[in-house]
Parts: sequence; C-alpha cells; structure tokens
Amino acid sequence: MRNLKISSSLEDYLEAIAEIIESEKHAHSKEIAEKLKVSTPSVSHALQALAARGLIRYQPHAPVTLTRRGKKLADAIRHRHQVMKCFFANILKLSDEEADDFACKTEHILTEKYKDRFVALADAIENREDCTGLRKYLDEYLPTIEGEDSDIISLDLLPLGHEATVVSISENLPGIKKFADLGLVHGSILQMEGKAPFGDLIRIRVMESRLSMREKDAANIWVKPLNANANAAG
Amino acid sequence: MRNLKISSSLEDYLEAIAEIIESEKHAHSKEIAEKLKVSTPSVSHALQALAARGLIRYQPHAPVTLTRRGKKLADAIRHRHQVMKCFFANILKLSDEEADDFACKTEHILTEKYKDRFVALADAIENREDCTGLRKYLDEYLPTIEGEDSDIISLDLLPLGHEATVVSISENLPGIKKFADLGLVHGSILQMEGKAPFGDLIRIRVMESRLSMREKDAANIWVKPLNANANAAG
DNA sequence: AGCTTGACTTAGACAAGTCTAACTTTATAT
DNA sequence: ATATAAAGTTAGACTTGTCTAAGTCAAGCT
Repeated sequence: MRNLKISSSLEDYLEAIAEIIESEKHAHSKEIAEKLKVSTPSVSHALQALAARGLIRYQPHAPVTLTRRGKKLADAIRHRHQVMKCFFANILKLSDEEADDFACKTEHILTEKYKDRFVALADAIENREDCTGLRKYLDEYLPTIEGEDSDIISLDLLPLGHEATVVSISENLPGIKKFADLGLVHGSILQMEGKAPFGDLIRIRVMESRLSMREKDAANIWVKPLNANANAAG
Repeated sequence: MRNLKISSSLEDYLEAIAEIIESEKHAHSKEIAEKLKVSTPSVSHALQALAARGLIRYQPHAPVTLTRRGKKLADAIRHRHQVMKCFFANILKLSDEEADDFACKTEHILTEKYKDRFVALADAIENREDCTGLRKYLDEYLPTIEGEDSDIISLDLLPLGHEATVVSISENLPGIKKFADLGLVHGSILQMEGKAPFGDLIRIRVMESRLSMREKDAANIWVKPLNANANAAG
C-alpha cells in the first residue's frame, strides 16, 4: 500500500470532490473551484497531483471520479470533519457555521486516536445520566463566552501600577514555584508594584499581601489587565 | 496597530524565541534551529521576516530579543498552546508528550473565542461536584482507546456480504432519512446484502430486519468492518 | 460544416518556506 | 596578533500552492 499522507490542501480537494460526487455523480473542475474558492487552474494542478497518487481517475476534459483508495481517504477526512463539527456544535456550543469552519481546520491535524477520544468524550457528556447538570451548565454558560480578542498577557508584561486578574497559571513546568500556595489562583486580582530594572525579580500585590517572583516564572502566569488604572510605565 | 496575523511557521519561530529567552535571556540562531529542527539559514530567513513585522529586535550576528508586540503575540500563542495541552492531557488523557505534540498543531488554528470555551469546558469537567462520575469514567475508559488507524469506511464502500458495526451517522444533513428510526444506531451490527449495479440503492440487513437506502445516504453512515467474513466482492 | 462560447488546461509568475553550499563575522587560543 | 573554529548570513535551488494570461477542446447553434 502506497504512502497515504497528503498535504492538507490536497485533502481539501479530495474532500470537495467526494462531496460533489455524492450530490452530482460527477465532479467538474468548475464546481470544485467554486466550492474551495480557488481558480480553475489551481484545480487542474491539484487534480494532476491527486491522480499521480492514485486517488482519483482523471483524464483531461473529463469529470473526475474517485478510486477506491481515494474514496476511502476522503471518507476518513470527512469523518474527522464530522466528528469535530459535532463536538464543536454540541459540546462547545458554536453555531453550525462556526463549528463547520473550525472543523475544516482541525480535520487536517486530527489523528484516529485523538478522534476516538473526542467521540468518547462527546458521547459521555451528551448521554450519561449523571451529566445533566454539566449539560445544563454548558448550555447556559458557554454561549455567553464571546472572547473578543481578549488582551491576555503574561504577568511580566503588566505595566507598573496596573491591576489584572489571573487567567491561568502553568504549574507543570519544572522548578516553578507553587503559586497557588501564595494565594495566586485563577481569578485573583493583583497589581504590579515593581520591576527590578536589570534583575530578574518583580514584585506584586495580591489582596493585602505582597510577594516577589522571578520574571521567568511570571512569564508563565497569564493575566487579563483591568482597564483604566495607574500611570503607564515601562 | 499593524496587522497581527502571521503564518503558522512564523508563529512557531516566535514561540521558540520566547521560550529560549525565558530560560537563557538571549536567543541564538543555533538554539532556535535546534528547537524547531530546521537549518540555521531557515532561522536567519525567519528572523528577517519577524523583524520586518516589528516583532523582534534583530541585528545580524547578534542575539534577538522580542519587542513588546512580539512578546505579546508570543504569549498569546503560548497561552493557546498551554490551554490545549491541558485539555488534551487532563480531559482526553493523552500522555504529556502527545498532548504537547497535538497542542503544537492546534495552537495555530485556535481563536480566542474557541480557546475560552475549551477552558470553560475543561474547568467544568475537572471541578464541578456533579462530574465525579464523568471524571471517573474518563479516567478509566479514555486511556484504553487506542484507535490504531481504525478502518472506518462509509457504508457504501462495504463489500457485498461483509458485516460491520455502525460507528457514527451524520443526521444533520438536509433530506436524509432518520436512520435511527430504522434501528440503525451507534453500535448496530449490519451486513451488506446487495448493491444495485447502476442504481443508487443498496440493501442491508440489521439484526433480523432488512432495509434499503440510497447510496448517497449510505455515504453518510460510517462503519467499521468486522474481520474474517464472507466473500469479498465488488 | 463552421462559428461561437464556455469549460478546461498549459504556461509562467510569484510567495512562502525549506534546504545545501559557500561565504563572512566574531570569538578563542595560543 | 594572528590562525582557527564556531556561529551566522547570503546565495541560490527546490517544493508546494496559488494566481493571471493565453491557449485548446468540445459542444451547441445556425
């Protein structure tokens, strides 16, 4: 069996061909071009590449059909797409269109193993009896998340005097302090109090206490600055 | 503010530079090359591109540093990486290394909105009181999923006489029959009984009953063939 | 039958990203 | 101080995937 890896661009062509054939029996270059929003010369080029890999039957000026191998590969891609689309729509509550868009991108990087785990997770969340609470929560809360290009920065970038809330902390790195022990957790509000000009140390205030940490460690704490404060300084 | 979109390749360089600077203060071409497993000329080339976009300070033969904008963008990328890595490791139960690998790919396609929803989902699953059952299930079941390039095909490809189990069905397409009504659900075992040579119809057996469907609809049913059966035929 | 039109392909330019080979710069070591 | 080594850059080839421009093919019309 020949090499089955093709570029994500060719995967897109193959997928489009499969979908067109499904609804129209034959796939014409023009339709493929419209579906993928590329020019027809690009399609011709891609068709030659697919034919060279034995995935389609292609004679110039005739509509293409999929070989058995091509159909199988196209199906695998379409299945990945479908699985991810369902996950994004049903679990993450994206709109149908958003889910489809995002699935288009993930279908090229998803491997079988990961796919199966997404399926299992989605299945469990949707069907387990003890997940009614979670389902209700996801239904109500997720659609409210808008995430308009939020200005999350790492703590070491927070300007002097500015306040911010802690968004997340990478604790899994070796040699990093346990920040949680210092009262630094998701949601904490902190203020940048000082930066040593050359040194590696920064000083922050959390609630009523103060603490110092290495700048290097601060780069692993992500915060979202609160607006309208303080004297911007570098 | 200038255009902030850069290619995923440049994102990789920027991320690598940020990580090296974090542990070594200065990023040298050679280290970047080693980290990304590319040649040093490729690094030089990328550095020029990043400098042209105002993301790094770069003088030939001197170690690079990040501009403020560069640091901010690098942090956004690293945060996406970290979020996805946590999701894959903690929820989907991939190994640390697998989670990291997969995060490397997803970090380039994840937008803020989707990121926030992944965070919310992971947070809910890990911390809600009513999710202990789900957590236990994920802990025990997901690691057993191996998905060794499973031979999932669409039903219309199943050879005559062969049996298969239903893996999933796309019901959300317009004009598609409600297969569930016919006893066709996830896990059903079916057998291909006949294909009309030209026509669009195929005939299958599910449990003790038989049903026909259009080949076009069969392409939206994914099955996993059972081994060692029947007479292979086209 | 020949003309016209639309579909498709070929040819060739361009951009991004990679590489090897050859060169330059900087640092090190007597 | 100069030779040598290491690091980094430039030059140029190659690949993939895109495009426009210019052709070719095939079908339908009169």
